[in-house]
Amino acid sequence: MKNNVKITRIKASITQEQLARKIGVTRQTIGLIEKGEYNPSLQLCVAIAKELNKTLDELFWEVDTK
Amino acid sequence: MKNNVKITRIKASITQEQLARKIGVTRQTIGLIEKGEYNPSLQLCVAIAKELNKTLDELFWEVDTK
DNA sequence: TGCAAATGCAAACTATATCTTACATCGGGT
DNA sequence: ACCCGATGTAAGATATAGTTTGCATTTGCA
Repeated sequence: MKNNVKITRIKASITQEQLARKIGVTRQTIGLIEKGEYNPSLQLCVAIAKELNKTLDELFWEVDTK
Repeated sequence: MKNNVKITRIKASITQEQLARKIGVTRQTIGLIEKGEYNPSLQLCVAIAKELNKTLDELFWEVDTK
């Protein structure tokens, strides 16, 4: 479950905690997703994408094959 | 959690059960996702998208605002 | 160098996605 | 009218996403 969340968040100059707050999850959840250590729900993915002004595909689609 | 899975699956002329089998989930799971009655994991979304030759965005992104 | 914010990590807990089994319904074909 | 494949639905069990708390580590900055 590799993804582009970390890179995108850093480019947006916000912290894990700020992102987590806006979305309504914990900092740990964001941390684990960024590390690819788990498999978030679709709702969460959409929430993250909207907050970072990206689409699902940009953050989560075939990140490996880049 | 509205999405385009049902329409896309029907266009592909396969049944819920066939799709479920290929992905490795139950027919019920597909049924509930199509109805928007729950919130699938990212892995599942990706598996469905690949099986239907679509991307995440095509199946799950801002389906409401169409 | 040293402090403080940001991140990593881990255990125990809660919520919910998904499975299993089972039955009901619906529509098309004969 | 009947059969059968496809779908809807529901209850109980299990796996795992996400929380909470707490502490360790890293990194930027005065």
